[in-house]
Amino acid sequence: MKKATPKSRSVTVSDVAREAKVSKATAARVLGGYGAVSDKVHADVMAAAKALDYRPNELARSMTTGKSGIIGVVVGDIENPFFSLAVRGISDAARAAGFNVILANSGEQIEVEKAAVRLLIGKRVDGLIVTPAESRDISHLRDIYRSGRPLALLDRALPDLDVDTVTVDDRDVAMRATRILVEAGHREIAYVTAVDADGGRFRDLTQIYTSSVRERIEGFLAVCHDAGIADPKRHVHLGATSPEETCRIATKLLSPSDRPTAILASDSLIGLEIFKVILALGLSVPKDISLITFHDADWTSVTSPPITVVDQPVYSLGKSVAELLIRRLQGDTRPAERLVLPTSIIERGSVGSPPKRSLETAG
Amino acid sequence: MKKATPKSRSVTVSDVAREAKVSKATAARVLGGYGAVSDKVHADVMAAAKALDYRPNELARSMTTGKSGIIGVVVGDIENPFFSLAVRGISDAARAAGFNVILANSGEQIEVEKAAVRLLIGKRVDGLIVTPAESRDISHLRDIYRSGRPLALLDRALPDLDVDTVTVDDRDVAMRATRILVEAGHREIAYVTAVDADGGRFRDLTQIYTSSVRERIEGFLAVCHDAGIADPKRHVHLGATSPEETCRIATKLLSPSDRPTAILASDSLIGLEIFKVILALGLSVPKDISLITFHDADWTSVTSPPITVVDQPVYSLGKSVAELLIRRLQGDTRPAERLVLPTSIIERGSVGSPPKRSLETAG
DNA sequence: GTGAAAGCGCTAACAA
DNA sequence: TTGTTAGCGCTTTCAC
Repeated sequence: MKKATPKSRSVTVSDVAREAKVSKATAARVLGGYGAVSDKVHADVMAAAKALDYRPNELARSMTTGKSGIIGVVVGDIENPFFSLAVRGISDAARAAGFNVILANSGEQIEVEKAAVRLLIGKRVDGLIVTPAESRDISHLRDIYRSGRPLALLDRALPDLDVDTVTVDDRDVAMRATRILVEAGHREIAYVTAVDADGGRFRDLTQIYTSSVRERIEGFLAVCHDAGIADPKRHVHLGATSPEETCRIATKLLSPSDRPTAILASDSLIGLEIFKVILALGLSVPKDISLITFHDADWTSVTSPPITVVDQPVYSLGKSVAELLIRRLQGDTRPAERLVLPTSIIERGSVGSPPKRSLETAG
Repeated sequence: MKKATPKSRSVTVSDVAREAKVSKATAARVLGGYGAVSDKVHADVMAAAKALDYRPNELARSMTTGKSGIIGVVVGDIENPFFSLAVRGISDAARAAGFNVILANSGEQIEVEKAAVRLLIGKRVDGLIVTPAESRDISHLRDIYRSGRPLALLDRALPDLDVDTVTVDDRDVAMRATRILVEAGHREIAYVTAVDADGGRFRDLTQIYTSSVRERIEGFLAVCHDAGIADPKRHVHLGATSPEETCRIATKLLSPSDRPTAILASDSLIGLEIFKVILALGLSVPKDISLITFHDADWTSVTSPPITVVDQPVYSLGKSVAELLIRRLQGDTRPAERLVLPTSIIERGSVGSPPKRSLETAG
């Protein structure tokens, strides 16, 4: 045995063919599992392949076929549990259909996202799933389309790009979450999001180029408005892009001077950081401040009190978008589909009445 | 502008060459950034490439060069924050050196790990970083070596495989953690790990094929033994492979009959699940039970009390192993290096004296 | 500095 | 059923 190539050139179809005393084409047929071959030849070639320890060169294979069996995925931040869970959904669906997944991280930076897309197209992935960081600059996404490979969007829709898209009902669930706060008596509700623009100052929705975030803010503002809260815009805080930034924002937000009575956090990383600051400041949830966060992350159920969360069907989000893409890869030509998955709110213990202090000062 | 290929064949070097009225070789030279070309020709070719919207076919490129500029990474579970953080370390180091990363998940299943390795070799990655799920079956890892591509091991060493390896001082830190518990007066200390063998029954260390886990258990047992604790082996619990299994194990463990006074959890996922069960059972940390977990995960600092943890340099672990691998890719031929990074323990509030009850029943 | 031609490992017509 | 012959898009001698 072990005639193995120590470190020289790897063994090719030709080598196997020679060893099995058949033509290159015949060897390729059994090795590649296509065409028809007699049982004897099949056995001979397999034996030769085993003896030589043949490994197919996937590169050469996909160069001739034009398919790679790979789905490229570009997400904002793989360290965010939201995305890791979605990626597992994608991976499971991909594996079930015989595809592999290459993962790239954009860090929510448009330039990195562009580079990743370029790389993946260069590697000739069969299709792409992207969580677009912006809706302004989507030239690279149009390029994908023009390259003839299917593209599907995850979690964030792009009105101008008519491709398969799976999102959740962000606007609606943001309204429901805000309503819970309003109905508990809150009038000073802050919304904190990672998306940044104009140095963190929120003016209006046209600044926000991430559809999911825009919809959430939209829902938040709508409910605040309906509740007769004056100028709710001033309570929207942008730029919680890192734990450090979030800490800075939360510390400022929670200083006694102009403290809101409730906070809505746009993702679990932000929610966690805010909760840490609340703890550090010696404040109590929900007595001093109420908190709701998007994403039913691990930590939200083990704090005291446990945190009320917006529970998105994250795994399904990934699974569905992958399934949609795979259908395209298999030749589906139906018009682009826009799936909106329903979300729910898990009420735990982090919402209460606003503290009396605020009633006094408000009066 | 936008002469773009609507969805037909993509534009190749030949196309650009024709457009620029030079030979294929010349066009390839400027497009590929090698060889020498006159300024004029360079400009012409670039102009033609832009006009035609040329995109290099990375596949063809790496087929001829034999290099792909890609590092393949196979980890146990990307949803485990330990691995996502390590992967960020790898990605950062890779990007800094101009490499890209493709990620595969083994789910800690040896067969999946093998398939992933096979795929990555087939895709002709330049090198691999693997977190081997087992030390018994490493034929696929030897294959990597034989294929001539460098391999580096992350977090788990393999005595029989002499390749670059980066681990932490698991044995030592497990001893320190156990000692904290012993010195607080605990005599009934449980160790819970994800590794499974023989249906969860722990007999001896030869069952454990994951080096990091074996070392931890080794350290744990050594300190227990030194403390004069009788038969500490009975306190080692295997098989916490999923939240469900961990919940089952923890529930059994925490039933009043034979409850330990302290628990050491082998990763943060296990620690979290145990903490949830403790909460659900209405027990109090550290009054009723003390807890230490490996990995300084998010949630450990926001619980009441916050959890004492083993703080591994996870990001550095990833960064270092990638740097080692990249050195090989750049031609380093020094003998394989085995780096062992130091860890520390962050003492928070989850360790206290054993409850009186245990003293009574022990007497 | 530039071009012609060979070849990477594989698949895909087309013949036999 | 099997073999022959072209390529896929790129890099890389080796001449000019």
